[in-house]
Amino acid sequence: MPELPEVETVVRELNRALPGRRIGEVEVLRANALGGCEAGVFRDRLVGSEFGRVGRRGKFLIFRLAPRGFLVGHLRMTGKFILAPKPVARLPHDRVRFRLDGGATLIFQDSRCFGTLAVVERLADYGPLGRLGLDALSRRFTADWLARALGSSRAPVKHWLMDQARIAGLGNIYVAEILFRAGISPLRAACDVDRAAAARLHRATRKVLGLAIRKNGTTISDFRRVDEKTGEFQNFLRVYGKAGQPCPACGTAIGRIRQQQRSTFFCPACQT
DNA sequence: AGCGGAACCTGTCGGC
DNA sequence: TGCCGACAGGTTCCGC
Repeated sequence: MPELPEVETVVRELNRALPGRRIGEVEVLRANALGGCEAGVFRDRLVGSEFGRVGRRGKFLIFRLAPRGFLVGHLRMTGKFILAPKPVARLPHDRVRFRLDGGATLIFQDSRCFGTLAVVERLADYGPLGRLGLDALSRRFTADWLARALGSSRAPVKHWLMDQARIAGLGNIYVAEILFRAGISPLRAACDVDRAAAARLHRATRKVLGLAIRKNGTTISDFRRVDEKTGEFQNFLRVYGKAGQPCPACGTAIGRIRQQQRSTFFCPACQT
């Protein structure tokens, strides 16, 4: 489910209420989210710690802990962090629940059980973060950087943009929207995106992500904010999920193909 | 380097 | 109504 805008939405909302809260109890209801860490060990590392600021790298959430360490989370397809101001009854998809001082509860819910949580001493210790490329909101992500980086690969540009080791944060929905706005076919080889097209791609990336964050992310079915409200960017999608509907720019029917075992939506006339 | 396929696990939806 | 397959916003691993 969540790509950069959804994770960013959750991070911003958590930062309004989480920093300064002490963890009183940790309930692990399903341990496979912990990546092999034993539930008791996970609990012991967290109980008594205090949450600091929450950050993000790509699609990972990073919770700073005091006096030390970090909780690193990934929502994968259906993960959610719900922050309930008062104690609430357990729900079927609750995986880990953190009871906080003051009575609030932070709940990690995940119907598909793909999401992950890990406690680390130093972020450098956590391999998955080290594999990430440039964050799509990083200041170093520029049109020049993009034009140069694209040139080294013959992979289809859609695949290239979704590779977290190159740019971190983009997924299937936003890549479709970005390529549409840039007028670039998802099938085009990355190295065939010239300087002018790379500039359009860069601009579209910043524009789509910025707008999606302002709209609190996209809810197709699962994504929820920390108060369980939906996002609103689904109302602004131009091609994702719109196979057969007229292209908003030219009226041609939006196409749907498969690339890397994922659905790709695009306008076969506008995107070349 | 890069692709296809499978795996991780569950829920939902459409067709018959 | 019920069963079955396809599909879902992500990542990783394996073989070619």
